[in-house]
Order: sequence, then C-alpha cells, then structure tokens
Amino acid sequence: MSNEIRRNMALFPIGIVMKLTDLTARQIRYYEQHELVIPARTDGNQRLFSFNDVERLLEIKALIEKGVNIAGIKQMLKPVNRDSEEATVITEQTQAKRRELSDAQLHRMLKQQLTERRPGQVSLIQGELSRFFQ
DNA sequence: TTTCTGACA
DNA sequence: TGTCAGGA
Repeated sequence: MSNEIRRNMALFPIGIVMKLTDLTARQIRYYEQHELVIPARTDGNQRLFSFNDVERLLEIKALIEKGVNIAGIKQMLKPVNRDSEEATVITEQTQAKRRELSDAQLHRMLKQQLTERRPGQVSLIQGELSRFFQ
C-alpha cells in the first residue's frame, strides 16, 4: 500500500522527467495544457512529477509515436485524478500499465538513465531517488 | 542554474 | 514543436 503513496509522490522537476521520457519541456508542458498529465506544483510554481506521471508520459509518448493525436490519447487514457491526500484509485489503466511496465523494470530504467550522468551530478539525482530504494 | 508563461517563426 | 523574452 505504501507503494501507492510513493508512486504518487511528486518529486522530480521537469528537467529529470525530460531525461527519463526523452520528451522536451515544451512537449511535457503542452501535454499538461491538454490535461494528459497533471503534475503537482510546489514552492515557486515548479512542476513536480511522480512516478505515475512519468509512466503516463511514457504512455503518451508511445501513443504519439504511433501517430495518435491529443484527442485520441485523451480518450484512451483515463482522466487524471489529483487527490494530494486521498489514496490512489486503481483504475483499469493503472493495472494495464503494471502489465507492461513493472516496478522493477521502471526502477531499472531509471537507474540506467540516471547513472549515465556526470559523476558530479549523479549524487544529486540519486539523492532524490533514494527514498524509493529504501 | 533551472523552470515558468506567453508568444511567434 | 522549437525557441526567445523576461521573471522568479
């Protein structure tokens, strides 16, 4: 159950998400405008994405590459519920994602991509992810 | 330095 | 979508 909390815990800024998803900030913001993802906001109006947001963006990216437009994606992906406190609602979509991208795979992918960074910046990024490897 | 919004080629 | 401006 605590995994749900962790998966929905917003913690990375757009810069990290860009590397994780291979999307540009422009694209990510554009998708947000169209409500494909609703990242949390904190402090100075900065977007903070959770693991779920990242997975959602990867789904969007995959669909875009398949030639699906925004309208089409809106219909395929369930509308996002952003309850900062309420528990995560396990939607059919969520379960579908689990089948394709398990936690282990996601973690592995994250490690891989975040590891190929310059030695100096690695510590910072790993520090952000550390809470997920507890 | 990084991210944000708005706007235009 | 890319990119620049002007702020936070």
